[in-house]
Amino acid sequence: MSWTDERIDTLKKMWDSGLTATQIAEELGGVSRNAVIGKAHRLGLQSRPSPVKSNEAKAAAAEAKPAAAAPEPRAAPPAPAPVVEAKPAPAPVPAPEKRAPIAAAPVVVDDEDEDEDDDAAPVIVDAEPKAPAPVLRSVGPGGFLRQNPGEQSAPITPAPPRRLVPAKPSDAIAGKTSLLDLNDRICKWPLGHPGEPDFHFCGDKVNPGFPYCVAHCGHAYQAQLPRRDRRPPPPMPFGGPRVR
DNA sequence: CCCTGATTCGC
DNA sequence: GCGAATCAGG
Repeated sequence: MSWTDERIDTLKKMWDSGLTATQIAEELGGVSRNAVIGKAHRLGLQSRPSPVKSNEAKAAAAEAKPAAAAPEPRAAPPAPAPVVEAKPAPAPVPAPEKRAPIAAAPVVVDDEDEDEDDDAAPVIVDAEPKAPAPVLRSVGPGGFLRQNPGEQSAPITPAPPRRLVPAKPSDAIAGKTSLLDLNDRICKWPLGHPGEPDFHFCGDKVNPGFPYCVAHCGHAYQAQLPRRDRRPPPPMPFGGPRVR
């Protein structure tokens, strides 16, 4: 199997979406996770929280000036520590599916509605900011705690009215959220298959602390319920396994 | 042990 | 350029 443009595109998108190399390899098929990682690095997709990468930033800082002749254990690359901490860069996006980080809490699923229109928690909030009352939260379909509207953002944040999706390289995804639009604040739930012309991401505002909006968090993080009458089709990111 | 990503190095 | 082998942290 070779790295066609489409496969490379899929790799980029999935890698940027925070999926693991193993998952990407499965989706692509015909390649090992090592191949995926190797390719990702060759593409310059580096970064991403890695378990075995803790120094470099620390080493560079700690060894910035010590008098003794710098031993330089390893061949220092031309670019001395790209300083990746230029931005806040808060939550690394966890992989959806496979080991949901949320423990299956035995909660009552209050809304069985289909997604999309239930983003508002059934909690009424006063228009006036009174004394900090005990925080009331509703529990999402998956057992995750929803954020109340007041917690969604800083109370006094001017919230600059920025276009979420400025310009699109292609007409097919005009108005859609492409990979280029992904950031820490918008839902990364993929719609369609990578490589296809209309592939895009949800693009809604994320449920703070999660990579997805509230609606898609409900899909991504599902509590283990009695198998009784659970929806048969568990929606999966990237439209599920590609039918080949 | 399992998982992860990073790196090396022969091809 | 590719990816198996290897390394190393969680």
